[in-house]
Amino acid sequence: MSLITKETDYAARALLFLAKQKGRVVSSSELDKELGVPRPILRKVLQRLQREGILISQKGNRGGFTLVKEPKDIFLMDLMKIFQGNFSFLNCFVRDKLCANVKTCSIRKHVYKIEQKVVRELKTLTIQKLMREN
Amino acid sequence: MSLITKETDYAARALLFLAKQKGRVVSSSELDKELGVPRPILRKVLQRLQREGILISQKGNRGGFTLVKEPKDIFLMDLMKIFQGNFSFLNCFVRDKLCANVKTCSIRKHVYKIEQKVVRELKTLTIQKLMREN
DNA sequence: AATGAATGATACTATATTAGTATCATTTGT
DNA sequence: ACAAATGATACTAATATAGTATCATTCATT
Ligand code: FES
Ligand code: FES
Repeated sequence: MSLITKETDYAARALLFLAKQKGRVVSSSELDKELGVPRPILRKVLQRLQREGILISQKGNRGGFTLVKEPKDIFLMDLMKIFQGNFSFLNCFVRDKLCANVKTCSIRKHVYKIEQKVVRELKTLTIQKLMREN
Repeated sequence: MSLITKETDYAARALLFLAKQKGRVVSSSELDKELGVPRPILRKVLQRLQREGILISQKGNRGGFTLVKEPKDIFLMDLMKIFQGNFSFLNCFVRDKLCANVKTCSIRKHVYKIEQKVVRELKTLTIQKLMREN
């Protein structure tokens, strides 16, 4: 079980690096060398970040990616949403109707409480924070 | 992404029910009706709980399962270990060597901190607690 | 204008995890 | 003897994650 999947992690790492470059255009091949992430998947991730408006891209020779959103405004939670979708810590009652009474199910209640705490923490984590406390 | 898988959830639900039966022998078919969990998988789960020493079983006609461990001594965390193995919130650096410097990787550090909080919470959750606060 | 280095879009394969099923031997109360 | 139960084990299916491949398009450089 993992909270952060590789794509999210790759994205965070790439953004961290880009944030340090202050607007320089960086190609995926440079990032590849820098991060050691398999190139094709790195490209996939970068393309997605571009579509999401976090990076802007420049096509053609000498092209690449630039960070366009402020590091302080990029939350790890956002990246997780993008690459992992909305998450819920508990699935049991979603697909089926297992909770005899969803409203009173204590497992659900407790796990949900933990989930909320995690979300709260994730919502404080920005790329900027990750940079600072490196 | 889910913190608690179905098997863990089924186990918790089964144990909750058994805890309320105070030592009565309950067959998997009764539990099946009670919980609405697919029978074969419920059996698998119960058998596992038996092997783990949480239940004892009685074979043969009128056989079934009885809770043998105290509800206050059964932690949700234990069930997760049994059915999900040890978990870690972050995989990136495990298989590969992506963290340029594992010791200083801030992503790792932060996620680990969150993970520890979750573990701490899970370690307070017992079947007894789940019963009480239903 | 040609070239090559880059991204965009998309579809595909592989691997791992989770979920669920099936089978048959063994036990035991009636 | 029989039916109702578990033990053990192996199997299939579904889903999620990870990674690859392809081809069209763009554009600085020459
Ligand atoms: S029974 Fe699974 S969450 Fe309520
Ligand atoms: S780079 Fe992924 S955890 Fe350090």
